[in-house]
Amino acid sequence: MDAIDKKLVGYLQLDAKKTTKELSLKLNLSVTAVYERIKKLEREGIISKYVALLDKKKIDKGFMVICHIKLVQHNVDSVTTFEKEVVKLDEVLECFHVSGDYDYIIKIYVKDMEAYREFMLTKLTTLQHIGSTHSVFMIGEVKNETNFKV
Amino acid sequence: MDAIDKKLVGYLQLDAKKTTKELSLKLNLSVTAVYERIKKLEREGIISKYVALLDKKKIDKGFMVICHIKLVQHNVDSVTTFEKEVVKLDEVLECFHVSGDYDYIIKIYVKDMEAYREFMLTKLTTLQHIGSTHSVFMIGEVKNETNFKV
DNA sequence: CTTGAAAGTCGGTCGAC
DNA sequence: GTCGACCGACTTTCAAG
Repeated sequence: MDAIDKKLVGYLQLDAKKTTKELSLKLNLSVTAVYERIKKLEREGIISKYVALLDKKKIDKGFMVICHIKLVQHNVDSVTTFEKEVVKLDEVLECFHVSGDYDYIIKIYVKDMEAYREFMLTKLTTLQHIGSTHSVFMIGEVKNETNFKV
Repeated sequence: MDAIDKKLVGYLQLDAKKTTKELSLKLNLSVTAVYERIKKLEREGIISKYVALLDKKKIDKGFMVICHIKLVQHNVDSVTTFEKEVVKLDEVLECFHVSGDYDYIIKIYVKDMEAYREFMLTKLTTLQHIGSTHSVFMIGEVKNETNFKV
């Protein structure tokens, strides 16, 4: 990864549909050179995938909740079964095992508070080994990006 | 958004590079029909952008910290200046204004603990109006997706 | 919605430097 | 590493049913 590669992934993180021609102009390279660099980055797994991002509000997922979860126990069985079950939940886009006062932080996207209540009662609290949950509601999204400064 | 559109955005959220031909086979539609549907979804802003995702570890951003922040005051000036400054920080990919015991939750990606210490001292704690911070460190990534079930 | 055809562009491979 | 040229595959638009 030289300086050109860093610029390149910078552009692709913002717009994956940029053509090699457009990129070649921005980077002052030939299209082939850009092409080879992109393929190298894909081969090495630095670029892992290309995805479409949706407008959360327009698909009724504008209500975000961050939920802190404690397990009752912390043995391997509790942890693995909890993790296996939580990844299945469509409303949960992120789940991190963390240090501190609780064990997991999960990020939930639903339509509104009513949908969240429904999610809590029918899905989250039915998970095994859960000790306690603490919900933090999003009031406003200040920043939410997928692109790293590299 | 009918059932076909939902399937379509489902595919595109997983792989933005899928050709209209591939999609037409999966959806049992003509290439033209798929093309028109995608353009409509883009026009309506349901599909907001196409991006490349990177492997965090391979670009030295494998160390994630979630930081809870309290401001000293909660007037408009404190809030807006804090928000303006925090969005400028490259290490901060997400920042949410939240309800509860603290005001903001921010997600920070850096290389390691040393880099986080550096970030804390030289960037985060120099922000104006910050009252207190509480860092939660990621031990493991159980789930981290960008695609909604729609 | 469909098919088919057209035009232009792009991705991907090549040989050469 | 770089480049220009090539060709097949793609996107995009159109007409007609």
